[in-house]
Amino acid sequence: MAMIETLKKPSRIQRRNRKKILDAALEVFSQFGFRGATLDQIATEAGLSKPNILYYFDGKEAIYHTLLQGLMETWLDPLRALVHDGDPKAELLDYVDRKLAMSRDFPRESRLFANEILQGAPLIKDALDGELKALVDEKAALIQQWIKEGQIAPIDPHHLIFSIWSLTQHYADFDVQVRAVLGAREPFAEAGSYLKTLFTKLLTP
Amino acid sequence: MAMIETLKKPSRIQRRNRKKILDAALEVFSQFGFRGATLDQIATEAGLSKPNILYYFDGKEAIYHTLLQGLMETWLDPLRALVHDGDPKAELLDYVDRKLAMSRDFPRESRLFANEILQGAPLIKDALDGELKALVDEKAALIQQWIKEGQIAPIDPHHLIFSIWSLTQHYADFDVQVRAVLGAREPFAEAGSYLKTLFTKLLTP
DNA sequence: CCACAACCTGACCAACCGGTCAAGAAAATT
DNA sequence: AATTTTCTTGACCGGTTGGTCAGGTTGTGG
Repeated sequence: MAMIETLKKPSRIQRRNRKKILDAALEVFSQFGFRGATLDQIATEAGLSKPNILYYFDGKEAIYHTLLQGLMETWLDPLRALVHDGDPKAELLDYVDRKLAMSRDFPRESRLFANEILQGAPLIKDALDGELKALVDEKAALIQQWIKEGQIAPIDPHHLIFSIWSLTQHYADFDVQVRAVLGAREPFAEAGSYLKTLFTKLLTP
Repeated sequence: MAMIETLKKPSRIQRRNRKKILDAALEVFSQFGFRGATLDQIATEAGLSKPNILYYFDGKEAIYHTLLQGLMETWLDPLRALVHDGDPKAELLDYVDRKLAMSRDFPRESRLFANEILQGAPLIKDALDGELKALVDEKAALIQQWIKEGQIAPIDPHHLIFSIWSLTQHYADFDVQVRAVLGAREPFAEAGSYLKTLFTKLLTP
């Protein structure tokens, strides 16, 4: 039996090696994109042989697919956590903080996502049109309500969300450029206070 | 003689075919990155045979290098145009406009650049550390002066520049995602007025 | 400690990769 | 028109790619 039945409970070895493979694949895919990455690279990075990797996954695309699918969930969690639960402005600033923290702590995930979108999102186009759009529309409606209530300044909710994504992920995706320009300065600490200022000014009515 | 002497003036055919190749390469490299792109793809896109492409360029890397070198110049032009020449706030808003227009009119160039940075900028690291940093530092000093004169609000100049890059290029690099979320709405027109609002609020003391 | 399943790998394969080359076709020069 | 230069390509090459497979090794439950 060449392939693992996902129905059965995975063994200890399976869990360990699948994790090793996915971690190695994240490293390689996030740097070179799907087409630029090779199984040999992933195998070396994972410390396993190439055939052994194909014992755990159906192929290169299956690894990439698994990685991206798992990523989509955790990537949208911060936005899901945006609810009507106190001060709207503080709520949105918290969302910015959470997203910036993700850029700082999971830059590879951010870059993998960026790579996929850059290439036209061949694998997650459906998720963008469906799941993502639905979630964003829902949160945009919430923001629109806050605006109507006069709790934050009147701005386009969709573009507000875009700007939060853009500004926070920039520090992960363009890390090399940011550090080249800043020299020895620490990007993320500065970005935190800068973005707080920016969004406070933007959201204050 | 296999290679073209750049010292001699290029013939009509040379100009036409080199342009065809660079245009095709821009299309392919911007979508798949350096490693993910193939010469066959570029050849097909250009409507030329693979050996013919290698008649005009020294190899895959030479095409990529030529493309990136030419891009760096035009990509920084809008920032170079940022000078002390009237109202600082209007000056900066104009810069935002110019950058957004570039994202709208040259999305492939933006994505090529993004791809290179994502992969750690292996080819233009030197340019980032040198030319780019110098230019940004110069303009940051200019912005700092405006702040000191009280003409714009006190914010970190470097991160201000980052946020302009980030917010404008996002609409080119993440075009698929933006359009998926917005549905039938036209991104760039909306982005124009949104960003004008954002930066006006940010820069007003 | 045995038997069976799970795990691992060296050797191999067809397809594709970037790049070469000799020789022909088209332009330009005379 | 002749000739030289520029341009173009089919056939080919060594290396790499994703993937297979038979058979060996390791772990595990009885």
